[in-house]
Amino acid sequence: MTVVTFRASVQGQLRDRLLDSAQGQIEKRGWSSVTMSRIADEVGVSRQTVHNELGTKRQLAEHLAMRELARFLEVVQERMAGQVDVVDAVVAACEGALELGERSLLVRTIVGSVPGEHDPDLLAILTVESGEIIDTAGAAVKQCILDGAFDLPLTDAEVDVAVESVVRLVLSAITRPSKPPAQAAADIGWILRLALKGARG
Amino acid sequence: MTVVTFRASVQGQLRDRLLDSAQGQIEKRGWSSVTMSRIADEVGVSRQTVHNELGTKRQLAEHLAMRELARFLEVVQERMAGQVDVVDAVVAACEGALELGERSLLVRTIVGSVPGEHDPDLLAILTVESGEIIDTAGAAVKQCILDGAFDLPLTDAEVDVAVESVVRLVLSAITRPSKPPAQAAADIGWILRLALKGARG
DNA sequence: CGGGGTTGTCAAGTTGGTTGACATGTCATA
DNA sequence: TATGACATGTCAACCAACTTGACAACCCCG
Repeated sequence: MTVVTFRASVQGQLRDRLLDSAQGQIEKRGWSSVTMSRIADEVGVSRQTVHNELGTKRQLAEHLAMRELARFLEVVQERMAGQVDVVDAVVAACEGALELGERSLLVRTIVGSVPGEHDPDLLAILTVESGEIIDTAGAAVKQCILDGAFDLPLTDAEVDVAVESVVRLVLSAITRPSKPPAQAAADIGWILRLALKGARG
Repeated sequence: MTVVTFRASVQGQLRDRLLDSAQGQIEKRGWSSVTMSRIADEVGVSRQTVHNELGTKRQLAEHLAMRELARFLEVVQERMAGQVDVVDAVVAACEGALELGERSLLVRTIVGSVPGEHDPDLLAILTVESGEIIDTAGAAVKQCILDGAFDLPLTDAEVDVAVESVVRLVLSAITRPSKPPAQAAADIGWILRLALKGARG
């Protein structure tokens, strides 16, 4: 046997293509014009297969969000790796994520450049129903911190709290940016550094 | 529906990957060490699937040959397109094919650099059992000639004969090269030009 | 209100890869 | 030369996944 069977790789490919199609449609004509049928047609598959693979249209949105999240977490991982100071690592990661948030066509489309032109259904995923996003991102960031073997004056549970807070700040800054990425990241770093100092002193 | 269904594209992909695996094994360790099992393993598929897709090991060799041939014919098509003189077109095509014959790792492996180190089974395909190759290549070349709308003093049947002869000369020069590609191609052009002159006069 | 388009779901049908088995053939080696 | 190891070629039974057709429910437009 091989590491990945042909079947499995095809399955992943199908998933990706379906999501690609949906994402393309979102970026071109908005979420409301995305159709399960059109996705099926574009990919060359039956509508049923789209449902089998992605579930309901609502779940499709969540899949899209999680996939985009994975791209963000990749950047986070890259930026944190090799740093010696936790705060530096976090700041670098935040900056990377915020910059990607500006570049990501999907994110920009969801958040909407013109006020009032949102797709409420999709936007909800990034905001009120972002539980899974926060959990996933939090877990990934924590893993990076563990990998980094930083010297931290915090208990494990306290690390969780701190990480979740940082993630929430970043998510907020992506959905409602108020300063350039570098500045926003620096601000987060400032708070974090103070908190750590407090924990130590 | 789409132009290509997902299923079809996957099928083609499987075929390609199987052939890639076989070709890689040939180039690394020779035809005799190519195993249906190894191909299956490398691609992540069952041995039976390899048989379903490619047939016997012998047929696998033919598939490989035909796929490589397709690459040659692509070059031929490129070189002939846009030429105004038939002979120039043919010479350009021959030169391209001969050069590719020198570069093609598969061809070089089959033909064998060291005398006596051939894989007889594979080699047969390029020589004694090259019927399908000649037919396919001939048809492709003839199509290029028709597309070119050249002014020819030959009947349709005579064109067939001429084309087949050229193809055979090229095939021979690939399996047993005696001069550099440009020279060999020029030689073919010389004969062809004479023949056409004879037909006109 | 009625038609058209979409979603979500189902069951039946088809394609095609998987698995295990077996006969056959070949080669190296004891 | 006998034999074990390995490869090929084929089968049948199995199972996973895509397809097809159909249907109820919903929404929006005219």
